[in-house]
Amino acid sequence: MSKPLGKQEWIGAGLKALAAGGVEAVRVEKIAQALQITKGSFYWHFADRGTLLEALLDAWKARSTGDVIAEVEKRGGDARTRLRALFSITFDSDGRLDRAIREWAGKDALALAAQEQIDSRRISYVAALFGELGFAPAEAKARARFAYHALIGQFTLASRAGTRQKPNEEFEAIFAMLTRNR
Amino acid sequence: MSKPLGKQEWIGAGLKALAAGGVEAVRVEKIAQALQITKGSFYWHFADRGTLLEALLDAWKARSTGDVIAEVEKRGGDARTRLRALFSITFDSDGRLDRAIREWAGKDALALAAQEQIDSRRISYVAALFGELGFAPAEAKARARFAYHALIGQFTLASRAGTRQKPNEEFEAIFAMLTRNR
DNA sequence: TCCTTTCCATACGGTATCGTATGGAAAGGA
DNA sequence: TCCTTTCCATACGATACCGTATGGAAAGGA
Repeated sequence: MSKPLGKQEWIGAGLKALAAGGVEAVRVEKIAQALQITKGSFYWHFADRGTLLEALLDAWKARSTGDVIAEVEKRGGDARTRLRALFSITFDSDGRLDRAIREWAGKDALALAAQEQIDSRRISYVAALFGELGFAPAEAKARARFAYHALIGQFTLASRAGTRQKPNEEFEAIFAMLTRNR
Repeated sequence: MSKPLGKQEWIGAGLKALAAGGVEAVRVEKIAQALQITKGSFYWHFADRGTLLEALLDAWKARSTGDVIAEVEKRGGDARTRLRALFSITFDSDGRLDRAIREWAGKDALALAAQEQIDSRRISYVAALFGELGFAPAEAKARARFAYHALIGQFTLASRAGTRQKPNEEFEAIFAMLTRNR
């Protein structure tokens, strides 16, 4: 064997499958095939498919929260800049992983918990940014929810091949509308 | 036999399954079980599973467009009233069917086409309503897209058991924000 | 060298579905 | 009555996955 795989490789391939085809596409035999290895390896590292799914959720949570917000803060800039950075980082290139998790959350309690956790953190952070822009707490929170919902909706509607319609423009429009009448 | 079933019964049960568990849950043997009948009937009325799926898409399109907007217009009222009526009718009780289709659209070209068709019609209609409220065409369209995205986002985030958070309040907030600075 | 641990290949048994094949029952003519 | 059409039951063959069982190869001690 050239280099024995560990859980990480399986999780990585699992995330790819998840982003590409949703939870239903996360099949141990398929992933094994993608990794050019056999199930034998999988069941050595994981108890069963469910365990992999949990690991995928954890991996997503890890890469979707703390790190992201910290990274945004590190980059600095005004509220607008950070808001934009948040979304561009948070949603991976095309938002597929997020979509897949959201879809998954409709059927699984664990996924739902993970998603709600992430959503609420993001919204709180966005609310703080609006606060920095001069909005009163309640108004900031309302606008944050609004902005977040609109972004989610935009991704939900547009993030598929062939439909992509300049998400930046959409973002700018939303931002302009939400920061207008302070 | 008490009353031989037709395609309609299968489509109805199919829509239920679709709304409840997504495309993946639309299984001919499962639906047959729900209808308390056997596959024999299914394959008499339909060529295969794919044919049923197409029929489901058509059924959804039919109940999601023409009829809805016409119904809203029939009810009358001001723009705000109609806007509210549009969403309450358009999304069935909890928006599950819409969600399922949207999810499906991420993997299937036919579903994607159907969904885009419906979305664009709804957005155009909403834009018209904003126009009636006094916004210039471009602005009306922008706000319409915004409102629609936010609603979709809101449904996407909130339409699951346990998370329901007064969609009406959310709607009112969105509406208020979007009609404020004319 | 011999044993143990780590990691993976292979072969099985089991379930869920799909789509097909085939036969039968009910109902309506001819 | 006999034939035909409509609609459904049942049995099959085939595929995709799951999780288990078992054996072997590589590597590192002892």
